[in-house]
Amino acid sequence: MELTKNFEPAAVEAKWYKHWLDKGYFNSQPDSRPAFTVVIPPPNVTGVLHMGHTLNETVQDVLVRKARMSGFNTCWVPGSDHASIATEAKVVAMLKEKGIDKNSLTREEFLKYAFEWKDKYGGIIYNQIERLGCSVDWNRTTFTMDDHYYKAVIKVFIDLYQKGLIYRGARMINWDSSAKTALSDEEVEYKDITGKLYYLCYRLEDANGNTLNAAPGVDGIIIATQRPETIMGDTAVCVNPNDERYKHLQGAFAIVPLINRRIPIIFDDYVDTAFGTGALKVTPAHDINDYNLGLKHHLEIVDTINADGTMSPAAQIYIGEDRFTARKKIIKELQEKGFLIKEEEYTTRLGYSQRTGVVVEPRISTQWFVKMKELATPALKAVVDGDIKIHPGDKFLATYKYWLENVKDWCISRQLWWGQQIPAWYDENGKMVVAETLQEAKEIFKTKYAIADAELTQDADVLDTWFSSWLWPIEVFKGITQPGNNEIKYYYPGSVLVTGQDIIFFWVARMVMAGMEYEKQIPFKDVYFTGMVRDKLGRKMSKSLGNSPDLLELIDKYGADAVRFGILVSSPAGNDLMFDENSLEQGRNFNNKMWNALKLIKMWEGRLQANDAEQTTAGNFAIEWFGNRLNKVKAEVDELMKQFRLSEALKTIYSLIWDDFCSWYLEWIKPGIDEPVDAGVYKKTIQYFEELMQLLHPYMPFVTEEIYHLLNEKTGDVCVKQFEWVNTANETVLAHGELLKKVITAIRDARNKNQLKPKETIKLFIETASTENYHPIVSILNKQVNADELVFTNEVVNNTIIVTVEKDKFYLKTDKKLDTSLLKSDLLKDLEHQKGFLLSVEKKLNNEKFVSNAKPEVIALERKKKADAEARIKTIEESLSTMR
RNA sequence: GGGAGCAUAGCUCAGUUGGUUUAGAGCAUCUGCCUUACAAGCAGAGGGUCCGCGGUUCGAACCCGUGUGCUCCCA
Repeated sequence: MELTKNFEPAAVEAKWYKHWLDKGYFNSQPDSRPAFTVVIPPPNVTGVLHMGHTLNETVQDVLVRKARMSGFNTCWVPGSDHASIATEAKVVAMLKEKGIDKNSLTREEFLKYAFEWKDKYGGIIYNQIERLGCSVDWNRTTFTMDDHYYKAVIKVFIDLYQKGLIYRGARMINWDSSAKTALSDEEVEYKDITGKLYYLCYRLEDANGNTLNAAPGVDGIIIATQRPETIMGDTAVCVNPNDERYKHLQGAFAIVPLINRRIPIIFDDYVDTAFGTGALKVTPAHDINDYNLGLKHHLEIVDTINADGTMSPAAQIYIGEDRFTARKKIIKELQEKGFLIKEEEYTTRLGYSQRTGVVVEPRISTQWFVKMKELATPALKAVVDGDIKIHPGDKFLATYKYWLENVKDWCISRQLWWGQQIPAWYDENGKMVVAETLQEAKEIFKTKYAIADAELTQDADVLDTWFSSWLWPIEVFKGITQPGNNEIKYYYPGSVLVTGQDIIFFWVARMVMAGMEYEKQIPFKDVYFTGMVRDKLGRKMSKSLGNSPDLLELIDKYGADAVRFGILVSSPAGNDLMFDENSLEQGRNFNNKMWNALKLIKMWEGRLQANDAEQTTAGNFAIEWFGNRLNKVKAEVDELMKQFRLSEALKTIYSLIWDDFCSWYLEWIKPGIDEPVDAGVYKKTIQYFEELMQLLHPYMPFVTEEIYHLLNEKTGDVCVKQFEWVNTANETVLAHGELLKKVITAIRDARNKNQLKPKETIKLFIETASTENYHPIVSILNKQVNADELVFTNEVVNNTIIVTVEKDKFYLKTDKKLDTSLLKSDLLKDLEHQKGFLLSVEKKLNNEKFVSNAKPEVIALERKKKADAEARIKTIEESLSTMR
């Protein structure tokens, strides 16, 4: 068969993915083998996979494939989550384009559109996961709005409510005025901004209505605020009781500008006397601290902002205008009427909605909350006790701990339709019960309130998406809806969770809570956090910057294996990675390198010389060396992977294949043109190549499967070939190999520097005290440095190029005229280095404290260093003396 | 404001309880090669005040302190 010039990924990828699926390799059923369970962090149905997902899915696939090849029954569950806010926003926008207003639809009609939308776009990410080669069990694909999943979420809500861990109440929450819904604390992102501090003057009067001054010459009291549009919600002005400036204002009142509301001056040491003017306007409806202050001092709450961010009737002025527009107009009016004293630049932090990007408005609202303290305790213990191990190291342990130790109640209700509707039922008087169905709710009304046949309406709100995602490791195996079923028993707890460090609170910590609550067990044994993917300039990849490449385009351009290689090779465990297409190119080149090695070996197929295999390979140094090298590196790779150091493991395999196998081994066994190929050597080489493909397969599944099959006729696939970790490596053979490489390189360097063409032969003399080290390797050495004659010698050979390696000397005899100046300067440089080194070693050995304190083996080592350096110096000096 | 982390070659990073050499790898760079698997390649080479300062130690890239710069998390 004719092999193409370069490896062509496209056809190969489609072929093998289909083959693996046809064989059912990725499907799992409980059996007698140990389970290796991974649940995919469900991407949003709204999106496409970005580079962060790509890294994530690749890491998981590497771990899963390795486990599949190591005797485990692997089960990798794919799926997606419904992303309440984001999806609803997209569906609303889609409807708007069609000229449909969401408010004109019933909830059922809207959900029908939403599911249609999900079916249309949700498939995109699954296609990408497939193209990347991920070995997920497609039969298990789960969506957080599937029927059973929906039921599970409702069941958990009811259960937690009955346990007293869920409650409903009016609290200050984070409000997204674009999505018109509450958000949890975690969904707010804070950004530093430069704002302005406005100094406003409030007129003062005493209880009888007589005008007062805060200070001589000041007409009223001056407060500083960042949000002048909220003054209409002011219900007090607060000062510190210890502030001498304001002590006389006991019992006084301030008059809110523009609307002339009379509000009390209150005293509380919460107020920082040094900030602004030391006088704080209190707006309980629009600031969390003011809210708390209001509760303490029993202040009235005036909510001046509507759900959509416009001014409410309670504001009295600018009703219906957006709060930011109103701010501008109010500033202007305050200025015109003389209430604005001055403006100041001010750096502050503002909260933005993670989903819609709008400024989050603190708002008092009745919402549902989960009490977190009780759930957090076991979740914290699981990690602190080491039941769950976080990788890499304990880098994120502190973050995890801090959050759980300081956790606040979780606001889980969202004023949306896309999601699990809260199973709470109300009668017209506001009496409420929690039940799965209307029927049950009516029953409970009967028993609880003695109201028969109540007219009930269900709570209109849905639950936070994370309130469904936190059940993911359990409910993908139906552990909530069918507790104790065979699958949950077999697959739970999962083996490893791979995810981004950015959702440690949103998801990881909450999954541990749910796992401890419902399975009484951790949900996974290891958590591996990947870093953030950044662009070359170190910027986080984002849609708005447009710096995230399209995954499918990258796969089309470089091939899936190259993409996987590129992203993993530049991704040290847990660190952020600077994504650069350069590394994908490296992956593509690697594919070609292996492809060409395959071509080379296939060329030999026609000229095999049948010998007895055992006999011919027994004394073959190249074969013996590579076999040992392979075993050694396999063990290293296994160890690295156990430590989740995937990037290093991949680099190790890369070097084994490119350098050891292609650059050294294949060159060593390569026959001359038209020379026959030893059948035993050929067979062994195929076997080595197969093992290399197996070792690399978890990282680059397509090219390895393709080459594995092209090497020879076979029935099995490398995808499920089980690893054998057997032989230990023979260090003597490996040392001989290193010596051989070193000598070849040194002689090639000398040839280069003397401008000897590769084709020009030399006569090689070796002067060494240990010829036994050379006996196994001389024939290869001979060939690799293009020597037509090789002899051992005990004396200097004149008129030659002298090369030194450690204590040994090599004389290269050639017909060409020699220019030894370069070699000589190299030798002098080396001599200087060696002498400096010797000095440092001698200094140590002459130091009495070192000799008396250091461990004996350390001293022995230093002695050996000294001897080696001395011998090396002698060799170099001798060589130099013959060069004159 | 509180906390965590990082700083090693032009770039991205290794460097295991302090001693295997005066610090390694990949990429990039330079030199020479169209050598019949591969120019998306081959054979070589150069490149570092291990962020600054101070300390502990016989010995520090590694431990301690301090300064500087960057990143992230939390309020």
